[in-house]
Order: sequence, then C-alpha cells, then structure tokens
Amino acid sequence: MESTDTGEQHHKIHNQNQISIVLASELSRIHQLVIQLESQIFKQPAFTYCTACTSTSSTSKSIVSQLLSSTEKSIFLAKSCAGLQGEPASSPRSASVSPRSDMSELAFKCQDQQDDNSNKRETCKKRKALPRWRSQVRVGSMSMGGVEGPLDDGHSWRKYGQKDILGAKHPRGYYRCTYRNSQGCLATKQVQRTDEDPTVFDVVYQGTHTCTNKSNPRSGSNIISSGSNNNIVNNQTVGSSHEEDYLNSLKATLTVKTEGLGPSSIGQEEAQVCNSISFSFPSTPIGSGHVASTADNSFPSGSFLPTFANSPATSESNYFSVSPCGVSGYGAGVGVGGLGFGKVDSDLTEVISALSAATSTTNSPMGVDVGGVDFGFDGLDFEIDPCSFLC
DNA sequence: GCTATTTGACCATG
DNA sequence: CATGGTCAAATAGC
Repeated sequence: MESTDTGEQHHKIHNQNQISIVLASELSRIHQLVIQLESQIFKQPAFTYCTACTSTSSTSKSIVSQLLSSTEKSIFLAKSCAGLQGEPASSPRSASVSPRSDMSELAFKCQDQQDDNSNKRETCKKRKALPRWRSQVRVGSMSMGGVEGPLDDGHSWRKYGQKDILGAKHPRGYYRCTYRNSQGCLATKQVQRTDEDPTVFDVVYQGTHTCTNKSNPRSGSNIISSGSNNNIVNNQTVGSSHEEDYLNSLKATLTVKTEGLGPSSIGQEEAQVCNSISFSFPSTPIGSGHVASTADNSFPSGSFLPTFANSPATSESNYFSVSPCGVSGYGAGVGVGGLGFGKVDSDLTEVISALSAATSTTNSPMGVDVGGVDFGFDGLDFEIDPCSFLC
C-alpha cells in the first residue's frame, strides 16, 4: 500500500513543507500581532472585557507574555516541520497521539465494524470525525423574546437525544441537521445550559452544513462566547456562511478576557474568553469540565445564535476550537488539515491547521483582533480570536 | 398521516 | 466500568 503511494507521498511531503513554510510565516505574523496587541492592551487604562469577565490587567500581561512565548514556539515548530530546522519538533502531545486524532482511520474502522458486527446498528456510533467548534449563546435577551424566544442560527436542527452529563446540572441536548437524511448534512450540535448563567447556552457544533436549506437567521441571542473547534480541515465553504454571521456579530463587540488561559493543566478558573476561539485537542472529550450547565431541558430545538463570546476556557481539556471558517471535509479530505504531519503528530497537525486557518485572515480589513491567543504548547491550548477567522 | 420530540437502550471510548 | 454520543421505538403535535 505504501509502495504504490510513493509518488503521492512525495508530493504530499512537498506540499507539507510548503504549507509549513507558509505556516511559519503566518505564525510570525501572529507573533507580530500579539506584540501589537500587547502594546494596545497596556496602552489602555482599562482593558475591555465582557461583562462576565473580571480579569485583571496583570493577568492579561501574563497571558500576552505566554502568547508571545507560545507563538515563538509555534514558529519554531512550523519551521521544523518544514524541514528548515532539521528534525521536526514534536509537541509534548504528539508523542501520545489520541486514538481519535486520526479521523480517517476511525472512519474506516467504523466501516469495518459495520461489516463485521451484527446488523443491530446500521450506522456507526464512533465518534464523529467532524470539525468542531464551540459557542456560548446567550438567549436571555429580553428584547428578543427572552430565553425561550425563537432562536435560530440559520439552520434547522432536529433533536435526537438528551443526556444528563456528569457534573452538570443541566442535561445536554443533541441536535442534528434536519436535512441529514435528505441531503446528507452531517452537522450536529450539542446544547447545554451553563451553570453560571441560565441564559447562556454552551453550544458545540460538530461538522459543517452541507445542506442548502437554511432558515432565517435571527439575531435574538447575543453572541457572548467563543467558538472552538478541532479536527480542523481547511477549505470549508459550504454551510459556513452562518458562522460568518456570527463572526460579523462578534466583530461588533469584540472584547477579550485573558484570565485563566494559563498553561496546560490546571485550568480551574472559569475563564470566560470573550469573543475568542479556544483551541484544544480532541484527545479529551469536550465540555466535561466547564460546561457546567444549569439544568433545564428546555432547549429550544430550533437554534441558538452562537455568539462567539465567552467560552469557558476549558484549559484542562484538550479541546481545539476554531472558527468554522476554514473547516471542511474530513476523512479523506486534505486541505490544510491534511498538512500531512501524519500520525506522527496529528495533534500538532490539527493545531497548525487551525492556526493556518486563523492566520489566513489576519489581513482582514477589519483589522486584527487577536483576542486571546494561548499557544501553550505545553498544554497545547490555543485561544484565537474568531475575528481572525473570516473566510 | 407526517414530522418532531422524548427517552431508554446500545455502544464506543478512556 | 463510568461516561458520553447515538439510535430508534414510542409518543406528541400539527
């Protein structure tokens, strides 16, 4: 199998190097942007946070410092992957590749199991290898009808399950695209009411819409939180327009909170990263830690307008979130996600993919809003401002 | 009758 | 084994 793909692999490697070079360049840009952000932050008497945030400037300073450090590491890693500095550097995580990091493999495995196992289930229950991103949605806007008001994120969702989550007071609702069967749209989302604020829902989107049907987007909810995403693959175009809407909304009120974005692991702070996108790795299930929901099953089946605002920075999780922009196919798809660092460093690949997606938009006319970027390669937690993800 | 939701069970994963 | 994600039969609503 490998022998037959030699030429293709060479081509991939070549592309990988090129991409890595570009990545390094983009990371350098991020680095510069962080520096600019640093100067901007400390230029202002009071850094602007969302209402839910209470970070201190000292924390911000610390975070910026970490960002600078991490971006430098990222640049180094990218260059390493490009062969510019010899052996590719492996992230701390790369050594232990999550079994879920190789999604295409899972897909095949899934298929195999379908063949081997009984026909009890027609469909595979393996965790989906789809791009993910998280949003926190405030639905309590009185002017828009309150918590139970009609909400719509631009797509039709059908609830297919609900589950009580350990440690969460509120059950998590599982939704999939209404047009899953008719159009094969695999987009799903999980909705869970947050513990801190009953009007805030933590929405985790998985997969992107390939359906053409869209309901009329409403703007009743306030985007207060961030998107997160993992398993990034690039070139996603279909079905991402609503995410762009989110981002557009986001741009209007972008604020940043850097508290709690500390290095890896401890992460008990309920850092709410306003309008930032958090990157984590898929090796850890999402939302187990911070998606404390409060408790009520009344999830508007329809929709929430994901407001990229506060995402409980699941610093302990390996959740990798990024704007849906730039997210695309999966499995055999390549895109930047197919950077091809291969299984050797699939997690890193994801990071880089996301970063690439993020950095690809730093030239946005909107300017660069590097909300919170936590390139902690120790913990590999990334926080990137969604405004940078405009497609 | 059709479509959406609820809910218990099944299954993958760690 | 505990937990989370999904399925699908039962049920509800239009």
